[in-house]
Amino acid sequence: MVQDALPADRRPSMADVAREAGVSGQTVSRVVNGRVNVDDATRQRVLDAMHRVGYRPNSAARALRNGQFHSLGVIMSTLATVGNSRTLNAIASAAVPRGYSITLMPVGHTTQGEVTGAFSRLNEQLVDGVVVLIDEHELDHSEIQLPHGLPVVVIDSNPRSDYPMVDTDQAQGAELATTHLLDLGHRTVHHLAGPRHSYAAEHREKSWRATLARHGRQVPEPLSGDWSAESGHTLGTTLARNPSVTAIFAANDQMALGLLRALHEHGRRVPHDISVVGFDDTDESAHFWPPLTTIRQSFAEVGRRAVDTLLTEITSGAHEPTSINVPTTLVTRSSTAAPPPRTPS
Amino acid sequence: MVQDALPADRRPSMADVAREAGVSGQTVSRVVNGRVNVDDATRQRVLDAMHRVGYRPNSAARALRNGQFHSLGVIMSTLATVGNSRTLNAIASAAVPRGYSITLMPVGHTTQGEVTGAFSRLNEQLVDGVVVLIDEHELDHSEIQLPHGLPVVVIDSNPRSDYPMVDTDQAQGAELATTHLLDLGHRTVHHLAGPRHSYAAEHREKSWRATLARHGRQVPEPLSGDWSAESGHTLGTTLARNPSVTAIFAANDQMALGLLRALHEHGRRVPHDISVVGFDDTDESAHFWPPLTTIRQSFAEVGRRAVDTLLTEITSGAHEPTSINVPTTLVTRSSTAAPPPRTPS
DNA sequence: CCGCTGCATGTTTACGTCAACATTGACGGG
DNA sequence: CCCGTCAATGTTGACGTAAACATGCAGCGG
Repeated sequence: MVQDALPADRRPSMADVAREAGVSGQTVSRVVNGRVNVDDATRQRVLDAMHRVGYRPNSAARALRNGQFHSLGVIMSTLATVGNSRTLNAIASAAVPRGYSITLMPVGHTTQGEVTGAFSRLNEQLVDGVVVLIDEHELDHSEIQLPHGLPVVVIDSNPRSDYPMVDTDQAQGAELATTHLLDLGHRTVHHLAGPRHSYAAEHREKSWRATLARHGRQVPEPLSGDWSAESGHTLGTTLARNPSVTAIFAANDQMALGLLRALHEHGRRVPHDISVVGFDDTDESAHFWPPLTTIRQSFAEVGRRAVDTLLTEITSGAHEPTSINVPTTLVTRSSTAAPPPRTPS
Repeated sequence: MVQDALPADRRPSMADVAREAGVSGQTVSRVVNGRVNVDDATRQRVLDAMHRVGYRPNSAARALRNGQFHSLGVIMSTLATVGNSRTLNAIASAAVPRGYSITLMPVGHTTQGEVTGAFSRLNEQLVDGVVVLIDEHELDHSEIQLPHGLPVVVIDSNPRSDYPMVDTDQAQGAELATTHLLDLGHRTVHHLAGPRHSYAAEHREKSWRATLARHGRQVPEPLSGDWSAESGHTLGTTLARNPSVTAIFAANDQMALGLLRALHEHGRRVPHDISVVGFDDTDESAHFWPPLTTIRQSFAEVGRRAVDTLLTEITSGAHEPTSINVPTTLVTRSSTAAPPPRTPS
């Protein structure tokens, strides 16, 4: 009972379904794509045949035919930071209901060559557009060879970019954090900054600086970490040893965690002796000890807006470098309080 | 100076390069794919032409032609847990150097319909194989309609699966944790378990139970959380109120964090009054307060092995349901110690 | 009952790439 | 100087799909 002479490992194609159902390939195509103008009986016959032969559309052919992959590339440096991970999640959640899947394109070290390489691979790699999630200055002065005509949206990066941008309002968030501490009565606020090559870190630091200046406060030298709890701990140790410090704004929650540990190790009580504010509002930060007051940024909103922007670009063809800022909110928990009464010297 | 009559927005194809270089399309193809038997002068001419017209290969056509996408799908329920996020990262890091990119396919709630839906979308979505990263029992008793002939590897799931599996050795890890606490002198170990529908959670719990039994200890009723710090805190509150508890094994670090908070809130000192062991060895857990003793699992190794297995399956066509277990190690930090001396009643 | 309308369905073709096969011409041994 | 060899390059066709166009047929107004 030989079925046919086909190589057994070939996936069934439209032609196979058509033969099985006794119709033309075109009719199968119409059924698959839900076109009208197909008789109900025929449609059912085709559906049955599809099921019987185990047909699934070949999207390579489909993509070739109509020039669309229904997939978005996300080019990112690392999944290790909570922020990137949550943003990616948000992008995926926004893209999937719109019928797009996500293709990851991680780049190790952000040297110019690597990013460009990733882009060309991405361009080969079946995507209709790209979300750039690389928060690095390097992207800036490189003459990055973006594939011509590939829609791009940038999250959290180069302020002088020619591409549409979506970002959390870093400046507003940092101001919120700093003002909160000032309002509590602290004379000034120290800053545990993010890495120097990060735009997000730069914006947060600048805004912290500006807020202090606006209130006429002294601006202490910030310490730069790398977003990791480890760096927060190392740098936090320095801060913990400085008795004049009463308030610290950490550039993210992970560094705040390391900072809290350093503070505990040196017997500085939080918030009694020192207040700490983080940035991100990680799921975990409510359970730090003490629970962390922090700036909540809406990763979901950023992801959604980025996908929306990109999809508009893709479908309309237009690409005006718009710029969207998503505001943050202050989440007050137990790591901040009024400063201790001044010890009379 | 009209160049030609092409629609301006069409991406240049091989034919365009061929025309520009004055060769046939086939020669361009040979150059692109680095074949030998091309004269150096010709090769250079083609390379120049490619650059001039901004040519980039169309991988839809390429994929259609040779039936390979050079992309792996990852179907996962959520990116929110640290474990999933790190595993994904590991998979991506393993796949990229081998010339494969990663296509994400998140599924919201793991109802059977949803997973199947995701699979069919995945199959449409230009992948050569799939890594299943759904740690749910539902996958089990569903007659999941896996696309026929699509290579699959499962991470961390169904023990009676027909697919190759790669997983952290949950049992060995849980035994390590439990034994460590017992060796410290604790009479028994309480367990903050993961969700009931999770295989990983189930394995850890079973092994914890078995280890206690083997030592002839009483097995207290475990409490089930959902991997989140929040659930660790809620359940931890119950544990904190129970004065007989001296040692707790939490099924992951996030829950351990919530647990630590609950213990602090109730004035139970860690490790003086109560010892805590986690599972995962998150980057953060070294900075919990106190720094967490935990079981380190090698996400990188799991990801690498999964990709290797899948790639073997893809290239060889074979698919024996192999099973790989990646061992864990105990990382001793400051959250464990000998139990407090028994108070004479 | 003729011819027009419009729906259901079939046929052709192009999308971009690359393997298989075909062609061309240079070179060298006999 | 003829022919075989081999390197460089060209030509054809197929992958699976879907748009554009073609066909056939039922129903209906006049």
